[in-house]
Amino acid sequence: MTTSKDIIEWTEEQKQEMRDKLLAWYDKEKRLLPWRENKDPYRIWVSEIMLQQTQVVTVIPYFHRFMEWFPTIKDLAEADEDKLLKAWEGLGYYSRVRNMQSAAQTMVEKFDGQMPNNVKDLLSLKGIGPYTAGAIASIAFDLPEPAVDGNVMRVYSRLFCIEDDIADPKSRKIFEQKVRETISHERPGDFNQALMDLGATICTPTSPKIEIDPLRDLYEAHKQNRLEEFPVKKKKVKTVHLYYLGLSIQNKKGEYLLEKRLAEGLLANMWTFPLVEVDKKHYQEMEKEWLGYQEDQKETTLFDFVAEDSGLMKGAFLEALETSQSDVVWLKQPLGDVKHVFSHRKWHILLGNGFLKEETELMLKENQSWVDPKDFPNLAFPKPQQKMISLIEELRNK
DNA sequence: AACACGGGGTG
DNA sequence: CACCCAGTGTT
Repeated sequence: MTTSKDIIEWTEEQKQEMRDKLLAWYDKEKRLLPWRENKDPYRIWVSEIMLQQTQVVTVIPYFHRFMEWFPTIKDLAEADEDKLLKAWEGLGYYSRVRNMQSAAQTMVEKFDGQMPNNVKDLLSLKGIGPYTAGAIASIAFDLPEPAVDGNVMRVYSRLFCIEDDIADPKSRKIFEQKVRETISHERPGDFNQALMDLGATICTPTSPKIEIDPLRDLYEAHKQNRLEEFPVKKKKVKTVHLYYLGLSIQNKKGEYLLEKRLAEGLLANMWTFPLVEVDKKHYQEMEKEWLGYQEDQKETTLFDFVAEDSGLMKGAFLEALETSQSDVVWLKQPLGDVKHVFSHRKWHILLGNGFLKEETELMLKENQSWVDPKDFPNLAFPKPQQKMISLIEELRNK
């Protein structure tokens, strides 16, 4: 293990050479991005939160819409949560936008509705950690603060052969130290953004374009022919598999039964079709029956089919509707399956389609509603639920 | 220190 | 399909 003592030290001349080469490259190649049009701290903040774990091309349309919907910190502080989630729909890590609203409210209460202009106050805000505080401080306020993200760790680990595990939070300080030693005091914001652009486009994780890299002669890892050994990163944890039956249930008006998810945890407060968890064994049995059914494409309804066998899907429908009236739903057909990989788990969903026969005495749960599909665009659905909607629309178009 | 938290890309 | 990309908050 390399410790900070073992890491190569550059002379002042080498540091100056690195700054000059990096900034010259940035002046020529910098990407023209909407949040680079000016130094408005609010726009910088929004872009930096969106860019966490998310690529630039994905962020651009979200950024424009967000600034339209919430033009000021005050607008964000007062926004309706459903609209907030809709603004973030599909971006992932939805706590980011909830934390932003909390921070906006703090700014209205404590900072005169402005972004604070120093690292200490920035760090006191929800959702702003060491990286984002450094990014805002340097880009919006010209402070020579490090903003160490994955790109920066990749570039510096290759420059200095830093062998510390970048997944370990302890390592961040080593990289921050090296950035402090090298950062341009004249143009700290450009310096940090140049590092991130370089990591994103040239000094990439695989197949780095070393021949066109403005820092190509400075990488110690390259001198040692070990460029792609860096950065050092330990293995990620294995994903957990979860199995569900997904339920598309329509009433006579053509509305669908939807549920709002719990206020905490995965995909909090977002909308979903009812999901009933089943164990792997039952899921696989069901999947097998399902495929047999789809191959047949006979007159038989899934209701008949399931009723004769496990009754699992029917039971799930009854559970979702909180009723024991066994003839309340007529299961028309299977819609297909949806698979979705999260960072730490994988969902397997078999989606069934049912029609409600009687609805008068039916009690919905607190978090359930009948929703006209015309209103789907107004609700925030996570990706797996968007995939389910696609299956439903396929069926409607047949 | 370990885990929770989405979604996208490449080969 | 396997594999890569990773900041912040909570416990």
